[in-house]
Amino acid sequence: MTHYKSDFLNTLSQRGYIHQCSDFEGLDALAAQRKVVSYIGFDCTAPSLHVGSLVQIMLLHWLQQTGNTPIVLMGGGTTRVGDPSGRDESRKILSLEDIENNKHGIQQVFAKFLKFGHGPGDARMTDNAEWLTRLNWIEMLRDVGKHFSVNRMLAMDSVKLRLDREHELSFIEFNYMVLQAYDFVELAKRHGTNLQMGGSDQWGNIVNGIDLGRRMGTHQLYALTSPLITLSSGAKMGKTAAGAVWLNADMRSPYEYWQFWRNTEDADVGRFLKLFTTLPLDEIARLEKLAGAEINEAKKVLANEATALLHGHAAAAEAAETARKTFEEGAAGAALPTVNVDLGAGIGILQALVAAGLASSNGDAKRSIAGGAIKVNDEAVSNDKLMLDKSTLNADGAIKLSMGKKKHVLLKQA
RNA sequence: GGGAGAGUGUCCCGAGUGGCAAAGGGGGGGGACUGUAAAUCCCCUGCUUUACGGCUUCGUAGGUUCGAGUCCUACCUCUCCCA
Repeated sequence: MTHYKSDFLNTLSQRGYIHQCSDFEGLDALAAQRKVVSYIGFDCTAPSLHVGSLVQIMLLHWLQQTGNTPIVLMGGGTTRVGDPSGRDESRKILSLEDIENNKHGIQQVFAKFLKFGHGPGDARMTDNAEWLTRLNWIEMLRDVGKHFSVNRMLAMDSVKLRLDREHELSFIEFNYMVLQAYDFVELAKRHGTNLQMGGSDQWGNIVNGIDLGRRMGTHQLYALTSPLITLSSGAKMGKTAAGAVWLNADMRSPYEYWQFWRNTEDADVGRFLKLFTTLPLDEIARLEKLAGAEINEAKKVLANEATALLHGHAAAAEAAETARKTFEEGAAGAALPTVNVDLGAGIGILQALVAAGLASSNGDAKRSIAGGAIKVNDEAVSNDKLMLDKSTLNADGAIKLSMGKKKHVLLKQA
């Protein structure tokens, strides 16, 4: 493994965060003096970030831990345009209201990973709507547009993909890369930013920013990208049956988040420990050596650490305890998802399953029962007309509804 | 403006052509085997208070027909070629 002078690059490289860099030596020299001011942009396309953005968040985290300055850029402006990278369909254009709401949802999560403030080394947050929405079209064309070669833009992957597949690329999207490049330059001027990081799909956009900076006379800018994290099975990370693994607790509870990590594939455990926890590398090396059933211990550590980073130690411990009770004792832990229903009049099993979110319709619920997937208080159900009422409550005052081995929901009297 | 083509099960890709709740994949869920893993095998993957019943689905709206995803008309959206 390459040795760098800076803690920053050493840490990143040892933990597997580096995919490409525009100039390792130059960046290393800056980082060794703790003079890196780096930003990552997050577009406001959803009310919460999901685990797919976690690598980027961790990049900022390590940047700060190694003495440099992170900047979180909210894409309040760029989201109005829509990044075409890696998509063969246009994003739908979001309303300004949605963007604003999404932004508020996304912002919260950064405080868990970064220390914000106004002192040296403290993280800042800014929003590119601040400058992008004030741009004047003609000025923009003269000052910035003249530096962009359409020939080159057409050759960029994000554009080429659309053209090759004969999918539409609207002019608004075509401009995204110009805005992102401009952001980099603007941040260089405003905050002395000298590095932009991002996922490997952002490489082209970031390098454009470096070019623009040179032409517009900023200090030297750098690019660093992280690899796209896929599961060993090849699937994209962060999508499960129930949708994306959101980071905000109101969209995905700490228990469910813990479960996500607990269910990591064997082959991914070591890599994920490095990327998504802050455990020391020698400790990770030890955990990685566990084989066979013992690797479950490593998965628990991964789940605990990753959950603690996001939701705090208390929530992680509660999730772990609930998992232990539920899976190792077969009981029901307190942090299981809970749904309140009126049991006074009784409720049919089908409706109960739908209410609990374990089935999308009565028909779906019926199929699950026919397939032997459903248990009530750990007893298999074969009758889809079963009624649940207060007499079904177990000793803890709840009805434990299970679908398969992993999904459990507690029903309680409303 | 002229010409050619496309839009299918609301997760995706895709066959289909007068009898269709509509082939096949992928993805997803469940079961078996396990270690809350992977791989493998099996089942399921439109709604509906039983259903060989009813209803809703193939871009939208009409029409022909006993019957339309399939034929006709208009419209919408997208792609390509020419201007």
